[in-house]
Amino acid sequence: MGTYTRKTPLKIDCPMEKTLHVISGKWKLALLCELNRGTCRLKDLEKYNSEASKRALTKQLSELVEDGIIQKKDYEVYPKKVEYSLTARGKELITVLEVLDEFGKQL
Amino acid sequence: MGTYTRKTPLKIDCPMEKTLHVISGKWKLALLCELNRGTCRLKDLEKYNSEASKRALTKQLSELVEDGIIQKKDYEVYPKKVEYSLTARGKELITVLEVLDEFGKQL
DNA sequence: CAGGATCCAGTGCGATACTG
DNA sequence: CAGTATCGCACTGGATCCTG
Repeated sequence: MGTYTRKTPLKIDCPMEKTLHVISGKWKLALLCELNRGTCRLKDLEKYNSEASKRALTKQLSELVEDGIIQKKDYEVYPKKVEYSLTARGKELITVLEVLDEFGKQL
Repeated sequence: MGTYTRKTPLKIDCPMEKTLHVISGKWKLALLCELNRGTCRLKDLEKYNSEASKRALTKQLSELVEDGIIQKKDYEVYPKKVEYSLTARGKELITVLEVLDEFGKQL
């Protein structure tokens, strides 16, 4: 982790390792929490995470898209307008994050 | 990241980020699963994770100890004998990992 | 046997500049 | 405005050696 991916995978392809991989990334939790409040454009996410580089945000957003956690809606206009939002699977992931949150409170 | 720690922390000190940090590390999930089956000595954990370096294992074990997830029992004999086992908090963490595991199955 | 010290490689991310 | 390319650093973990 960074998160983080095991180079030599476990013998049993491990589901919890997959989940961990999906949410590992410096800004992913923050991005997911913000998208859980509602659809966002990149510039909004940049504003909320003013310390993050654009490079990191776009990279992590594209990973989340690949993993089916969030989706893009490209309006194909100029200047560009693209909106990000949680998928159904992404909303399920939020409930998982709430479990992490509960546990984290006692740490 | 790898897991992994955010250098510039979130404004709100985020519990789920803490939990994620505690379980982020190349061998931590595997270690926790093995310790969940029962008390282990370092040499056993090395055997189960034959591809892991001793350095990585001891470092991650010590982090888990620091975070109150596992505990050491040092028999203070020679040659050394030290046993690792889950704490009460560690056992609670296992239930969290089961949630990650469930979610991971649909990925 | 437990585990620390040193050196090295891979990589995630920040800063910045650029394009359509 | 969204997204990419380049450069450079810092951090994690691997390999190896050494100690009590």
